[in-house]
Amino acid sequence: MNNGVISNSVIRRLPRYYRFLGELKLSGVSRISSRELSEKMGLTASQIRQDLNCFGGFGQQGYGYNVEMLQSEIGHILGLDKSQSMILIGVGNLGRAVAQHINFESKGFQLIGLFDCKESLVGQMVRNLPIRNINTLDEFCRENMPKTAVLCIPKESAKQISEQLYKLGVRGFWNFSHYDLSLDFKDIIVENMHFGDSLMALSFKLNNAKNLEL
Amino acid sequence: MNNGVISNSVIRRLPRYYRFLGELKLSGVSRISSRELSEKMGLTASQIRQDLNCFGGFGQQGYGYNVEMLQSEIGHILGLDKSQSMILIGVGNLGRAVAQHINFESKGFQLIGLFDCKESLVGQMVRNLPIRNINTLDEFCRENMPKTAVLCIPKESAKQISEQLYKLGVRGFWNFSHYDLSLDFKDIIVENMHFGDSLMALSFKLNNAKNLEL
DNA sequence: TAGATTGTTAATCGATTAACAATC
DNA sequence: TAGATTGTTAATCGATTAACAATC
Repeated sequence: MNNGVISNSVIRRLPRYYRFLGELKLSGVSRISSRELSEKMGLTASQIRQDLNCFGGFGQQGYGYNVEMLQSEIGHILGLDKSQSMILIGVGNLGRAVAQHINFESKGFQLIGLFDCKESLVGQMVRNLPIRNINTLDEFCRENMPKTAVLCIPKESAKQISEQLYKLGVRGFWNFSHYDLSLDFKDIIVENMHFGDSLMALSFKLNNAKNLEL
Repeated sequence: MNNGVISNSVIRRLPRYYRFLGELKLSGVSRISSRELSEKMGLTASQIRQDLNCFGGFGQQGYGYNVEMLQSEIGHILGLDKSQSMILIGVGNLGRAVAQHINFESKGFQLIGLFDCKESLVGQMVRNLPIRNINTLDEFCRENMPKTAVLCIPKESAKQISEQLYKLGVRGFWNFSHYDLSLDFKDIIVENMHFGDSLMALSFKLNNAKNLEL
């Protein structure tokens, strides 16, 4: 049980296990061994068994793992059966796409509010939610008490907005802005989606790949 | 020089160095020591010096690092001064937002083509580029030889499209689809932007955070 | 020169892999 | 029971941190 602390490496693999098990379930596979799964996922069997045993023994010696049961256990570990309320700040190109594209419900969240500072957007409906004026944020949060927020705002406004949200009790941030929130507050949880960083990493890898026929 | 191989951990930190140095430059800072930078970024000074020394000695004993020079060196290491041609497949909500939102030029790429299978989108202009019919993909690629592609398509079509692109010579993928490309081909470079995985990781962290006032 | 800070080697820490006894 | 595969401990590997001599 690693003293209750789960390493970041393990956390990042959990959603992938969940996805692969879901596909196996769909294709009618009901049991799988760590070795078979490792081949499908490009990992070692050892690693899979180590990862799972951070949370308990879900398998059976001589048999392997029950696909449906294991997927549902991992879903539970990830908290996908929760429904934490979440608001989204910044309904530009990106924010709109995130609001429309993401299945929040199946990931443990519920999107309950959209905010933007641009008057022309206020009142528009996106995914059955009205875009609200950012100056109604305090009021909305005091009423609805969301604990998590998606930030789709430019990095210039990220510091100010995140401070405001922090004061309103928001502690979980899904951060699409190129600003490092985690440096300002210690007691928050941040997941970064840094498009630019990812594209730069792709550039680096392309430029440094050996035996890549380009 | 680590035998020429740069670890993934280092690669992921490079864009962040680049960003921080850019901000320092903007705020008029011309020199910085590894210790100062480490405090700003929440790293150790040791780590910064180790990372940089994978690529050479950019500092000066007793002085530190020249901000502008170091940023430009890292930009060069990342290949941001390149201009690799890139196409984008799937101009739905997400693809459109990516096309409009990302500054490809400053990240070492040039977006030269947009493709979708939906007739109603074909011909529309996005970012001064016409959306092309996916059935003209072969022709376009044979003419323009892009080596990289952004995939903003549902996972159902990811396997087929990636095989087609691979045959056309594409070897770098910026992958927004929930499909694991790297399992099908060995000699490609993939950067994944898995929204769902990230949101699930956020869910896990929120549900497992101790001393988080929620 | 003296002080500061790098580049680099050595020590530590953590994550992955291998091995195997337990057990279905 | 025999075969298979887990759960778990031990060994290895790699990444981070600490230390310090080199040097500006």
